[in-house]
Amino acid sequence: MAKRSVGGEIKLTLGQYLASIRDDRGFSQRDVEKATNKVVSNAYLSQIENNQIKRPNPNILNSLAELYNISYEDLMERAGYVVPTRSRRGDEQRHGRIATFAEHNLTPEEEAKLVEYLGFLRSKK
Amino acid sequence: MAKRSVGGEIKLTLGQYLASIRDDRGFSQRDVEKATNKVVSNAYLSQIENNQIKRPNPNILNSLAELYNISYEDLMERAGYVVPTRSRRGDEQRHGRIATFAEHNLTPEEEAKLVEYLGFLRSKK
DNA sequence: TTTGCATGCTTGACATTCTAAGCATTTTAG
DNA sequence: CTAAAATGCTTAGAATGTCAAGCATGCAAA
Repeated sequence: MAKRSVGGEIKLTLGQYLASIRDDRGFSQRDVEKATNKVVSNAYLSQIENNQIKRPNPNILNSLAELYNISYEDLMERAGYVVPTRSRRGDEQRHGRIATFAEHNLTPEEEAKLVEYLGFLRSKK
Repeated sequence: MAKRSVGGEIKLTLGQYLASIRDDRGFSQRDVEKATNKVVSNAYLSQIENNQIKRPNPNILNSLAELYNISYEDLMERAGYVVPTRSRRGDEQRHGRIATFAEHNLTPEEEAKLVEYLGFLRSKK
């Protein structure tokens, strides 16, 4: 069960946190399994809550976040993943060059062919 | 290099994308290993680029994103992870990724040839 | 040519995630 | 009370990620 540390400064483990939320929501582990369409099995959830899994797949964390209505980013952080920061997003564009194809709405197929063609262009020195 | 499926669909894989960026940056796989302080070994990078790894750990993707100066979120998405959404919303199934060629430091010549090639691709539709 | 090195790649070993199946205890129904 | 269901948990093993070591090729200098 979730350890109670209301207002405590000790950081909860990912497992403790998830268990406390589930408890609050009144879900059983099997409820979660069903609600997530087996994305999270009850057995696996038990392992997560008991800290036997260091880093569950982000997509699993996302399923739990949606079901519990909590922050996916927060879960990622608690699991030890670097979280994308909005403020820093897009820095890659600061090399000044205009994103030539940004407005072309390339389909993935076109994108692939163009990259292939660029590789060809550059390969012939 | 682009993978062709039976249906004729072509899509840039995570590996192809990462390889093309590394090529653009002029790094060898061992350069990356050194620059990331062994967070990404050359052997592993090779496997990633050859699509032998379905989902590299997000933290590895983040190291590559920082080294290449590209978007971590974009890499997460290409790797099949759900990306935290804080304000981006409502854009259904559009090809929501960052324009690939914003990252390739195209010369004007390359840009011209790619635009021409894109026109060719679209003309025969 | 030969030597040496840079580069990309492969392999074998190990670590971890994740699933399938089932166990132990408690709770609920009859 | 007993039987069944619910709940949390364990475990074996498959699947996958990751690394150290080494192989093969290409290339450039001697």
